[in-house]
Formats: sequence, structure tokens, C-alpha cells
Amino acid sequence: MTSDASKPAPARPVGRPRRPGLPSGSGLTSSAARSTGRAGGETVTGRVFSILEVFDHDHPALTLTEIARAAALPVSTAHRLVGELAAWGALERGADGAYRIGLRLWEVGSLAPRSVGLRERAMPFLEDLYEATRQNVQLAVRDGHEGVYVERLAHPDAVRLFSRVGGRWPLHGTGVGQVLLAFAPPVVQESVLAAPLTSFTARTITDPAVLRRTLAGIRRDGVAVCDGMIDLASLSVAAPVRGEGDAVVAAISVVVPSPSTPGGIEPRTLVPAVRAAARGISRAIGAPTPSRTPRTLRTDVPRPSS
Amino acid sequence: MTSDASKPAPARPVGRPRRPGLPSGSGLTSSAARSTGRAGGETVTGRVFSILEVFDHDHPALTLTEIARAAALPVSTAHRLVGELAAWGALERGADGAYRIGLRLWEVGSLAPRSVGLRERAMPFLEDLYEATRQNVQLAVRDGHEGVYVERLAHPDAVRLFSRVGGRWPLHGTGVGQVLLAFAPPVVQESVLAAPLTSFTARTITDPAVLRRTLAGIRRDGVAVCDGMIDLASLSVAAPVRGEGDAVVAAISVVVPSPSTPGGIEPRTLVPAVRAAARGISRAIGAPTPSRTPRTLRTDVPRPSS
DNA sequence: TCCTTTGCTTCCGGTGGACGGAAGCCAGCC
DNA sequence: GGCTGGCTTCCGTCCACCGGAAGCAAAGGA
Repeated sequence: MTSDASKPAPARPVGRPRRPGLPSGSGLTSSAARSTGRAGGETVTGRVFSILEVFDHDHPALTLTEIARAAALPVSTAHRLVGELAAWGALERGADGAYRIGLRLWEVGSLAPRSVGLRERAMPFLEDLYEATRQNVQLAVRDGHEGVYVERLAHPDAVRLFSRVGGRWPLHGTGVGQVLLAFAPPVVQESVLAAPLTSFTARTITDPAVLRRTLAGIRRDGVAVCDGMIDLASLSVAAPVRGEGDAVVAAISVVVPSPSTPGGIEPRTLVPAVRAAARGISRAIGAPTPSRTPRTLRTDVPRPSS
Repeated sequence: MTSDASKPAPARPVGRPRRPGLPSGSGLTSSAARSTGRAGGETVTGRVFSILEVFDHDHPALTLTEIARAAALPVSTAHRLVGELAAWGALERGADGAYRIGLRLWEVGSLAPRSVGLRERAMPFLEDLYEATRQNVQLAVRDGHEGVYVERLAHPDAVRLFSRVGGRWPLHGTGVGQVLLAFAPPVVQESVLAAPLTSFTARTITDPAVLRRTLAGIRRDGVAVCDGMIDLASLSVAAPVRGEGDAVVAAISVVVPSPSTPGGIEPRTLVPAVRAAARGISRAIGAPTPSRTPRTLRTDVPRPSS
């Protein structure tokens, strides 16, 4: 429900708080006049988070000084806070003196219903899909204007992807992203359509009107086919996962070599499998029966699947 | 490196900070005399962590009042802190008003090298092991006196397990745990052997002398077979995963029906596959080549362990 | 060997933000 | 209507956080 649009204008508008830039040059006693006392309006928790945000996939291990510099904190302050974080286990200090994200923090994060909770129930279906295609299978949810990848099964020989578990991508360029956007609250859609659409390849949709039509098509078909929009060599087929109240809570996709490349795969053949897996997950997480289908599916039957 | 034993007695002795119990009754102005001001010696970060610790697998969603009660904080204080946590994304508030662990926290936790970093590289080997056995495959690391499960692949028809991703178990009762313990620093081993060994089934090892012999056997064979120590119906075969400097950083296991049950599996047949997978992972994460050493086991070598 | 640099840790006085009681508010229920 | 339980806001008090400065240790360079 973070930055969701059930309320018109929640406190946190949509994105995540940006990382504070480094202080202008190293000019001490410059603009921020307040010489002593803490910098204006910053809470302790805010500083703690700014420390955690310093870590990312390209910087998994940092020394105290690096943390202090990147989080724009005095070294002594960073020292104290980092010490408290490490004492609890949110950070761990390696033999080299560098700090890393700690196991304890991962443990708590694993309780997030929208990540691991979802993942656990989706896993059997993802496995099946993976077995059937032997390519890349992905599970993602939406957070603000971005898709967050919750799980990824990648065959070593499959097309190489840019996504990572825990990584983010803009919604308009990926298969799962387009699905999540197509079923997002109108406010979110308009907001994305209003902002400039960054281009990754020559095939990325950058025209809002085209994107709008694409989204309508996805809503109609219940599936998205996204060819070469992030990487010209790969194509993804994505479908929505629905939860309680029939709301779209996640999306799955299969990523295969684009048919325009040697060894490419025709997307048409993948659509049924992806859609079936998405429906399976939806049922597993408590979605109501998929409309008035001819089949009288009974959601509560403990169908052994196998 | 949390609570690791390179230093004899770090600040945090070994376990995780215990959850503070509820205040004695509801007696106000009772024992804790300090009527105003914050409770003795508690830091802001400490309170934030105490809030996060309130969540566990059995309590994934809590209301403000429940959080305040469980964390032993005044409601107004909890309200402020929870608000800051939710603003950042560490918590999310559902439509029902309850708070849950947020996606953002999971995202940061995913950067922990000992969890997701390890998992990513181990996954292909775990997949293969899963395919070969169609049972349960697990990956775990040690934190203090407990094993933490980092990944688990479970076939729907396989033996039901009590472990969960992100869950903890004492080291002496599980296959991966015994492996992790066998190769843990001597201080940790002695500490575990000195403490009472809780029993889960009639087969759980509770005698320190027996455990000591078992660990020696595991070091000798490079594999642990653990039959019915948590659940009489299941048996696990585990092997160590080594990292840089040849230190044991994780363990993997396959859990199958115990041979003493109908449909049970003879562990002997699984050993080669588990060992091979463990070696594969070790290689993938940068362990030195296994070499042909007739294992002159040196658990206590000062080697800086990197 | 001495000096410099870089980074980490400890210390301590001042103060501004955290604290939490109290009051207000809103549903749901008897 | 009155009541209960839970959530939110407000504001005066005060103490824990803050961060400059000094001390330490290790790594390089002359």
C-alpha cells in the first residue's frame, strides 16, 4: 500500500526518498550555517536510513569513512550510528574493516508479505514454468513508478538479463512493468504517462500515446509481449497475478531470445503457459475465481497440482 | 561476522537481542521510577529495532497498539517512530490499518552478501540438486549459535519441513546445522557443547560427548547424515560450502523421507550428489580448488579468514 | 627511522529534537 | 446516549544525541 492511490495524496507522493548528494565540495562552515547541533530537520531514524541507503548492488561493502561521506554525515556521528546498526545485526563488519548489510536485516526483510510471502506461494508455479521453458522466469511487484523484482529463475544458458532480485526498473520498458502499469490505479498511470519515458533501445516505447494504446491492449488480452525494449536480443511475455479482491498485485514473465535473433522464440507459443501460471498463483494467494468462466473452478479445493 | 569468534568477546555476546517483555502488569509509575524522559539508556535506533523485531512469521501484520504493546513503548512514541518507518518504506500500512514489513526493507536486506549474494550463485546448483531428487533442498549459513535458512526449494509432494526461508534453528539438530557447527570456530563449538541441547525427537542428540564425536565424523567425511532429529519421518544429508580462504561459509542439504518410514530413501545414494553440489557452489563463490589433501583437518588455524 | 597521510575511535559540553502525558477524535458496540 | 478501544495531534520538558577535537594505529614515502 506504499504510495498507493486509494487515498488521493498520501504523505509520500510516489518515489523513494532520493539519496542526499554529497555536500557541495568540501567547503566547511559554508552554506549550512548551523555550526553545532544537528543539521536542520533531520531525525535520527532518517539518518539511519540514509546510512542503509548508501549500500546498493555496486557498493555492497563500504568503510566507515565512505559511509559517512556518502550519507553526508560527520564521521563521528556515522561511527556511532553504524556501531549501533552493527550491534543489532543490521550491518556486519568484515575482517577487512568494511561494513556490509547484515543477515539480521535480511531476516526481517524476509517477512515482507509482498516479497517473500508472495514468493513462497508462487514458487511452485514459477518452477513449473521454468521447467517448461528453461529460460528466464521473473516475478515482480510495483512500488511507486517502478517494478521491483521479487524472484528470478535463470537458466545459465538463457538470455542474459539486466534485472536482479531486489532490483528496480521503470514500468514502461519491461513486460512485467507494463502489466503492472496497465492495472495500476489511474493516478499512477497518468503520472507515468506524463513524465518523460526514458529510452533503452530503439524499440522502447517513448510516445505516451503509443504506451496508452499498449496498456489498453494488455488490459484486453491479459498478457503483455515486450520485444526488445530493454535489450534488442530478448523478448518477454508477461501476465498479471491477482490477489484478494481481484486486484493485480504482481506480474510474472518469461524472457526468451527475441524472434528477430537466431534461435529466437515465437512469443505466441509461450502465452498459454504464462497465463496459466499467473492464474495458478492468483488462485494460490486467494484471488476470487476468474470471472464467469465456463469452468466452475472452485478456489478452495486443495488441488494437488503435481 | 556478527557474533563471530575472531575476537574473543565482542559487545554482543552471541544471540540476538531478546524481545523486551511486556512491562510488569500495567502498573504505571511503578518500578521504573523515571516518570518523564525516555526509559533508561535506550537509544532511538534501539527503539526502532525493537519495533522491527515485533514482527515475525506468526505476526506479519500488527496494528499500532499491538506494536506499542509488544515493543514496550508508549503509544505516542510508537506512533511517531512507526510513522517515520512507514514514510521511508520499512513498514507499509495496509487498507485494514495494520502495519507490515515493507518492500523497501526487503530490498535493502537483499543486499546482504551472506544471504542473497550467496543464494544467487548457489541457485543453479540447488536447482540441479532439486531436479535430481525432487525433494527438499536447503541452503543455510550460521549466525551465532543458530543456523539461518537462506534458501529452500521444496517439492509439493516432498516431506513437510519445519524450516522456512529466513527462519532459524539450533545448530545441533539439523543436517546443515551440524555441518556448520562442525566447521565453526572452536569457541562456538565449545559454547554450544556447554549449553543444554534441546531435544526435538527421541533421536535428537542431547549428549555433548556424542555430539562431539558426530562433529568429528562430519569433519572427517565432509558430509552429515541426520536422521529423524527434528522430525522422525525425515532424514537430511548435508555438506559444507567453502568460500575464499577455504573457510566454511554455508551448508546445503537434501531432506528426504527417513528410511525407517514407508517410501524412505537410503541416504547413501544421496551423498555423492550433495557433495558434488556443495563443491560446485564452493567453486562458484571463490573457494580454492579442493586439492588432494588427505584432510589434515585444521579447524583452529589462525588464518585471517578474509 | 622518522614523518606524513589516512582512517578509526574516544571524549565531552551544549542544545535541539525526541519524549510521552493528555486531550481530542472516530468507529463500533451495548 | 454512553462507553470502549484504538488512533492521532499537541506541546512543555529535559536528556540523549550531536559533532568538533584530540588521540591512536596502520600504511606509505623519503
